[in-house]
Amino acid sequence: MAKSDKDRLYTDLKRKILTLELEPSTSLDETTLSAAYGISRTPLRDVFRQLAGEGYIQIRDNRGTIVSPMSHKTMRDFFLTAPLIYSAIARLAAQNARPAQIEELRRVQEQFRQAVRNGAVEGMVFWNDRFHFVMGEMADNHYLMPSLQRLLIDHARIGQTFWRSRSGDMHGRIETAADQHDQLIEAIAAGDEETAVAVTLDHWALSRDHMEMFVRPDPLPLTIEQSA
Amino acid sequence: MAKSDKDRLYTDLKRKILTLELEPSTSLDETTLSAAYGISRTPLRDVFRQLAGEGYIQIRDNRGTIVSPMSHKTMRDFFLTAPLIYSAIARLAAQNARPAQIEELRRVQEQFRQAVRNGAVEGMVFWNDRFHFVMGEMADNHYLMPSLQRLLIDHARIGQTFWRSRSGDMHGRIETAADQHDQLIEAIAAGDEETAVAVTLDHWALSRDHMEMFVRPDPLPLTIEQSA
DNA sequence: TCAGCCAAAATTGTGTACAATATGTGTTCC
DNA sequence: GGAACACATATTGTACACAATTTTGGCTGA
Repeated sequence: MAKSDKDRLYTDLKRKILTLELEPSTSLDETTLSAAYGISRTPLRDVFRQLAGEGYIQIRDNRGTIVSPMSHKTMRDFFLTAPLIYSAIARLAAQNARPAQIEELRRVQEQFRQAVRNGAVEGMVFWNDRFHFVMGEMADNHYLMPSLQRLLIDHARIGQTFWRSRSGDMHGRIETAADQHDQLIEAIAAGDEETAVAVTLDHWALSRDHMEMFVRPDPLPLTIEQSA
Repeated sequence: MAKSDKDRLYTDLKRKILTLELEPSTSLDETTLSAAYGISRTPLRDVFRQLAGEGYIQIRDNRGTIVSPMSHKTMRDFFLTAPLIYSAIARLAAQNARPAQIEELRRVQEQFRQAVRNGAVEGMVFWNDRFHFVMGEMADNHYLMPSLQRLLIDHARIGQTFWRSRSGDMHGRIETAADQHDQLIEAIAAGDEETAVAVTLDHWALSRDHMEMFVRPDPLPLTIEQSA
């Protein structure tokens, strides 16, 4: 069962939006895209509606479609909401995860580790997103999933700076993040809710600190210094 | 600016699903519906995609569209998740509500009271839903809204029994619910987060108890008794 | 009787032409 | 020179015909 062009478009757009290859507020032209993927505008618009429902893009009546924008408010809401949802997901994942899902999570984590080894930023963004998405599936809660998905979209986009950064002990931080993934897998496999929640909050704090630094960077030095 | 047929279809379907006029798992026929509303299948499918994104219906590839089903698991997840989201929404609403929104909430509450006075079940379901939706708007949090919307869909559907019931002191309970709405408005207007959360949890407990009774009704009497 | 299969019917998915709406540009008039 | 209008252009929305897929009903053969 080969993937249809429609599926390719769907997957590609998602990836490009998560990796910022398509930046927030970029407008998406129906004609161009449908030509590029060899499908007509009708199924293309289906894909648009789907992605809009999941929060990746916004369709404005008679005024075209854009990649979901990011604003100061977006960030604020993000930092406000993520801990609540993430910890609920972690708890439920520990309660409900099924063996097959745990295997899936291990596989995803292996891909993530590999991306880290290769310094492949796109891969890190993608597989980290996927890791948390699979945790969402484990939680198996129809009501929380849509919130989680929207958080993950912006987590990938805001967190971009985390994975790309070359400064300081960034490599160490990425290693820490990867280790926390392993701890999460073990906590979930053991059905240990409290540990799962605790690690999740640590994991969150790690990327949050860096993301905040991006929003409010350290000021430029006041005096010129010799660089190492 | 007259509402288009497309908008009418959208609004009608939502209302019919919330009031159970369209029961869970009912299949929706594209041809019939598009004829009934005088639009072609293309915009109708747009509406379907939209409603699917909001959780009202489910589109299954090549296998038609159905009203979102309800199962035992749905209920379980619902009772598990609602307090978390509802209290977060209440807190944020108290923090962020704007005067115009508070006026809007009062107007909705007036409609709700009126439905209660008239014993209009559909009206109660509709305006109660609307009341909590407006609170969601006040909370103004892009990440929580989709979860709230899904909860509200099933709250309206499961809670149907609450408003319809004629037994016992149901009327008193409905009055209590309406009073709690007023308390919520005042707490929000005063920016009193803690009260807003507390009233929300009471409000929740009230309908929850009744909904649980519906799921697990009191057993039939073991002996035949003379009825009053 | 019933499982498996095939053809017919019904339903969903796609391509394309056309209609409606928004956007951009040039002209006119003050 | 600038605002406002009208027209031309580009883009989005809709209808409809046709293609693809699923479902149904009946048929055959064990």
